[in-house]
Amino acid sequence: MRQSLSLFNTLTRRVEPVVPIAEGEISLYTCGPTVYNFAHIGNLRTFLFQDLLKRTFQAAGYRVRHCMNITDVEDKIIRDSQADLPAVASNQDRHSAMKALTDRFTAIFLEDLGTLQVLQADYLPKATDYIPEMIRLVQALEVKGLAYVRDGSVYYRIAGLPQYGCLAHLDREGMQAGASVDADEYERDSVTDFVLWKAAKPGEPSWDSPWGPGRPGWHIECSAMGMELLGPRVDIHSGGVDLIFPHHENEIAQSEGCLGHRWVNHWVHGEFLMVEGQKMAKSLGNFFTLRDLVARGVDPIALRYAIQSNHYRKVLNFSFEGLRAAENALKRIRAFRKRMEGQGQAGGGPWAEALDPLVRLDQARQAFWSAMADDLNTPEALAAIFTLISDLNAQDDHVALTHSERGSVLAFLDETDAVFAAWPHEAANLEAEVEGLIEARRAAKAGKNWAEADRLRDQLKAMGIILEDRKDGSSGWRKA
RNA sequence: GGCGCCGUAGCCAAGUGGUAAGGCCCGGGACUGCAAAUCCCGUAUGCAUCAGUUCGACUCUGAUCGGCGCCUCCA
Repeated sequence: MRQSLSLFNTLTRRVEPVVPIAEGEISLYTCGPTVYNFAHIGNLRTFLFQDLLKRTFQAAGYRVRHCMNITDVEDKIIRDSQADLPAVASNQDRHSAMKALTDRFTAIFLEDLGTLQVLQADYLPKATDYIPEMIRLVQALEVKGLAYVRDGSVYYRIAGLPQYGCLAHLDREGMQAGASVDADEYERDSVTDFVLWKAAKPGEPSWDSPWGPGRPGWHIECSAMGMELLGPRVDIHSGGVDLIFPHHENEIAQSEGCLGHRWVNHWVHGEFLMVEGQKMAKSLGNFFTLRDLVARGVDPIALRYAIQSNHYRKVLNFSFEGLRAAENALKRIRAFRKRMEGQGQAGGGPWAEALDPLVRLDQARQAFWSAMADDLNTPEALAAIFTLISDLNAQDDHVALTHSERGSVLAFLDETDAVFAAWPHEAANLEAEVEGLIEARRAAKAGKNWAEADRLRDQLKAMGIILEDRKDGSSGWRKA
């Protein structure tokens, strides 16, 4: 059973159903990182939002073909990687210096995503591996009269594309008012025209091209690699709100100028993140990378939860208080999962408010999916889970759920964890060790040897295990 | 100047023309060898302010105040 999902489309500024181009399959292009430094939590918010998007479609029954680019040639990369090279360095040396930097930060980036349980994309193309494709795209635009050459650089003539501005909802006059002249650029026909191919400047790594040595412009890689790997029509393309203009607007110009038809159906953008009410900035001392937070003892999954418990289209105010709230909320879900994985307590007898747990479960599942289907309304989806937890905890206190009912509840937790990736089933090998220590403590308690019982409890606590005694003398446990 | 967003309890945060989901924190109680977990009770006569439309608005309209984004590199 495939769930139909709707998303806010930046093109139309409306929440619209996502109708796959190919039955049951979603092609997804997400703008990836520029790899010259550690990703900060603002970057990470966007990647987490994209992961949620992808996981939601997967959990809803779609096959997702996901492409995320790695930008490994760009102004800042060149600046940082070439600084120590002599002016006479060869082009080959310049390329290896650049590659050394980008390889290092690509690896770090992917490691960070792994820490946050972000699923890896099916395609992770590096810009530098697609130079020929980019050159061909620029040539195609030239043939169509949409590009022109100036001093070895190639520019896009936006006057040739009527729909230019459709994504950012800008008209040309509005753009001219705010346009500033980049001292870096050569002469263009119009200040709003943008560069497709940059002629090489001294001290820069370059590639040969029909226009002489140079390097690709910023926007061209996404058009070239997106069309190459996902085809001429894409279901969803996403990124941070800051990419709407000019990056995505220019991508549309390049791709649609070349294809002659609509390229991407759904454009989806994630909002920014603030820190303690302020913009994140190194000068304010509120600039955090994942590694900064982990060094402070933050559970990466709590960060994941904190970010995903807010709606992706709202500015998120990151705070350590919020992180603590996230950790505690997660504890509640995980404790509930642990309880459902157990055998059930003795029970307090009949309960007037008792309702068939499977009915409650069904209500929760419906509420969860209708929230997620409505533009990824995660706060409401999580509320459905918490409501179920409260109801079933109360019920289980009175009349223990049956083994089969517990199994159904656990299936729902797995189903929702496939989306949120924050309350997985704990590994079995840890269980065996923990269960052994719990049995020893049970024996100590039976002999009223409280000191030994407490010692064992402390030992488990040191392992990150917290005990929960039950009425019948047995003990449950969960990770701290 | 142009385009757009936001303002709901101590904090975070859904929602909607019909009378305020959920989470965290906090207080009281139950349970427990002590804990932990869990349960029960309590915690916004009110959704920035002021007008208006309506039988009825937090939800629609207008204005005001406050915060923010884009138009330029940026997740």
